Amino acid sequence: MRYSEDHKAQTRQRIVEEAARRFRRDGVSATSVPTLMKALNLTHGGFYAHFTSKDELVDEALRHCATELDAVTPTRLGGDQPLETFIRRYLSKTHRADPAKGCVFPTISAELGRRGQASPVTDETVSQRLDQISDHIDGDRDAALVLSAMVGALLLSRSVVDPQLSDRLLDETRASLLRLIGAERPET
Amino acid sequence: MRYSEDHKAQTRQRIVEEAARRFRRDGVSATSVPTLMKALNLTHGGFYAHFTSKDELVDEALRHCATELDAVTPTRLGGDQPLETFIRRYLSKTHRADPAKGCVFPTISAELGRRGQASPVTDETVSQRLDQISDHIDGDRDAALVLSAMVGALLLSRSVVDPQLSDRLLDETRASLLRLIGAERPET
DNA sequence: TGTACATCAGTGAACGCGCGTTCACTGATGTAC
DNA sequence: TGTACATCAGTGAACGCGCGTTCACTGATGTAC
Repeated sequence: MRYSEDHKAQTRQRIVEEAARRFRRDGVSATSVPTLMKALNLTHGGFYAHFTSKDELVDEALRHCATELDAVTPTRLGGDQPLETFIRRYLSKTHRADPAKGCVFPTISAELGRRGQASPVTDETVSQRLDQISDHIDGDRDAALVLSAMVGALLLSRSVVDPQLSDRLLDETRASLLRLIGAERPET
Repeated sequence: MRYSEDHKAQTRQRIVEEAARRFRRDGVSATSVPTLMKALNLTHGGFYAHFTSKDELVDEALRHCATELDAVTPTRLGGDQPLETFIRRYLSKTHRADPAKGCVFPTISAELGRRGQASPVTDETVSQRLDQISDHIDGDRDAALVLSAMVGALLLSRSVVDPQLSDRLLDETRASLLRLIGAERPET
């Protein structure tokens, strides 16, 4: 079957988006090509009309994660969004509940760090985030602390079983960070 | 072959220790039973004389990671060790370079968070770390921030390819944390 | 002390399974006439 | 406009592989006599 002009590009995009979701939700190695394609009502063989290997998809999906802007659980700072809002959204229960739509770092960084040579996507993204935070903070010395704390707190809050402990990690880290950047009202 | 009294217990211990190392270095799912046993000069079949399943080993190995005290890259606060020393060691290049001997959280938390029901080991360990940090800090409100930042910084510093960026994450986070807890001299 | 036997940690072939990838194929649509 | 043909995104059986696990087995040592 021959398809309309941009049909192939559309399918490729659907694969990338579904992969970006699943890599964050289930992990890269736990997401198989056959399962991924089945989720899109395609068969696994067709995958290789779009990508030469699963590794190529991993790169592309990471790129997608890095560039996507999600209004609900933003993974980067928008130009007009104050740092306080960013921190509140990043360390929210919404973000914790839905890794598939959230920041890549807490979900697949460990896995990427182990790959032979990681894609430079991670480096770029980390640098960007640091710069964005620096721009919104006084003295800019604490950018790495802010980023690390957000990533660590989200990771730990998802690893823990007890909901109270999970909430505590999120709430205390958020409160400390807001205090640190000098945000006033400590509301939830 | 029949072996001396505690031979079996010793072998079991060797398996647990090697697994604890490899789970942190390579990840849980990337560590196979056959490979693990081969590393100990044993065959895979013998594994099931010690454990009923790989999952049982995962539990045991996590317990091992949680209780072990490592002088080089300590993952917990000793009674006499000041918080400053702990932070310096945790965010050191030595710790970054050797995940196999280091803290579990940056390496396999993401993987554990995805397992059906995670073992309660993680919860206990996180609680303990938080309490230990609280005991060594004024006001104790920042324990979650300190733990999260250490875990996040180590994770990110290992995920990144560029050595300069990796160092920056470690160094800046360390400096910020030491400033936060009121440690004087900002030496490396 | 010397012999016969029981034990059981460890062996290695074999199982069913899902993985990443290949490949001969199909068949609806776009193009040429 | 109608027909013949080329295209190529997607199909699904098949590949070799390593996984977690099972199981009949071996054989050095401890125990019984």
